[in-house]
Amino acid sequence: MARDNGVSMAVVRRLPKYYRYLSELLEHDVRRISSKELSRLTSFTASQIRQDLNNFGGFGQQGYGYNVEDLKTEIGKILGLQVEHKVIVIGAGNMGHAITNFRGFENSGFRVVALFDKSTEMVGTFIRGIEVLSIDTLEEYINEHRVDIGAICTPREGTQEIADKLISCNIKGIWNFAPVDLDVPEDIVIENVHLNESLFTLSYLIHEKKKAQRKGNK
Amino acid sequence: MARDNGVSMAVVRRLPKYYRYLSELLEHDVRRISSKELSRLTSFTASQIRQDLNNFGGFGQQGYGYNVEDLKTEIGKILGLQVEHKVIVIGAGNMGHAITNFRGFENSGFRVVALFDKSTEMVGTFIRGIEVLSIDTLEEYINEHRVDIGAICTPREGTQEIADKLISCNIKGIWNFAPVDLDVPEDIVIENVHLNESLFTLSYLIHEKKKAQRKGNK
DNA sequence: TAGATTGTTAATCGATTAACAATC
DNA sequence: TAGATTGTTAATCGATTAACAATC
Repeated sequence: MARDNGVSMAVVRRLPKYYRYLSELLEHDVRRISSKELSRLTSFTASQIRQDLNNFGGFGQQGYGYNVEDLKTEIGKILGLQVEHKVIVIGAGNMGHAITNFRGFENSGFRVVALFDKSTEMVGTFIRGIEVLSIDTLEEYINEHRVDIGAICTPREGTQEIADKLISCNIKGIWNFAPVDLDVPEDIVIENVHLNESLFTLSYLIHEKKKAQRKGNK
Repeated sequence: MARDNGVSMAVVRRLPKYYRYLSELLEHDVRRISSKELSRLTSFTASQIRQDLNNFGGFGQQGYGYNVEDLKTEIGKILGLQVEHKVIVIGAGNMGHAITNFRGFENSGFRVVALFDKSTEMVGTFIRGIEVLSIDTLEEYINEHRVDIGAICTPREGTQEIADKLISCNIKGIWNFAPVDLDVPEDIVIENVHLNESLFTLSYLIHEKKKAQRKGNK
């Protein structure tokens, strides 16, 4: 997974966690934090935290640490959270509902602007005040409105076709919840949430632990 | 993230993907596959695939490759999918609904046996034929029934308290959807699905790509 | 000034890739 | 047997950790 600029994906995937803890600190009116304290919260090492942040600039101050508010703002900028993201949700089933109501969109500039479904029963209903539109009007909609992100919440069948439509309409990013690896051109960003893989990993770890405990009891 | 036995988490997290592709191959009546072909499907290198599998045993045959059905069975065993997992869902909101109806449970031995919610309006309703019980009866339920996995689908507030209850009742694993890092003892396995982190990573990548394209156009 | 903590270089560790002998 | 492909060792690459000079 090569990155365009020099920053590795390992670093990038830690940024949201920094952002989350900085937000919480700010909520509790904490003004400054050292890499050592952040280490305790995040369980990344202090050294790693300083390395990570210095990929993007020197946000700290020797002898003091980091200003929580400033650092949060900076990481927010790095994550692209200063601009609004318009999101459409494809598939108005259970997962589509959950994503449409996703609390994490709040206060981060994400906004669900439309939902799509192929079921004639769903079309015309409202979720969180947003009307469910027919999947047949997907391309028409994107071409007439700005859309940044498409969240695919459909069953695995036909997922690639939907992705292809999104791509043809120049969507920028796809948040994919279907258990499929989508084939997308280089300039489209795709982020998978493969719940089955997460669940199976959990299952693996449970059984590993059980085995280890049996061994330990001998 | 140290593992008990020698297998690294990097390897473990690739296993479900192997399992998924082997299942698909089997559905299409493909009998054998080489590491080279699996590489094309998964986009892991053939060398990596052979290394990964050999952490658990020599499942292949020189000059032939791997038997799809056998390999699927073996990886299923490694993932612990040969035994049934009883799952309870805590939080009967949108995400709780989505998880209860999660298709990935099917054919993998996972079964949602109960749902819990604190809202008196939800309690007594049915989701997929499963009654929503009061959160107050959570411990009572677990002590009277076997439960393997607790899926936490509540808002972030109070998540740790729910985890503590699950732990006190000797649950084995927690599938956590709340944007919180739970504090759990060593013998409990926790798997987080942090959608906010996934979303923010997507946002980062979109903006990186945009920047790279601006640069390219100069 | 003395103490604290960053930014950054160097050392270590772990994961991935390459290569090839073994063997079906 | 010849060809294919694994299992496995060695080489490379990348990420994490340690150390410390710079400096607030």
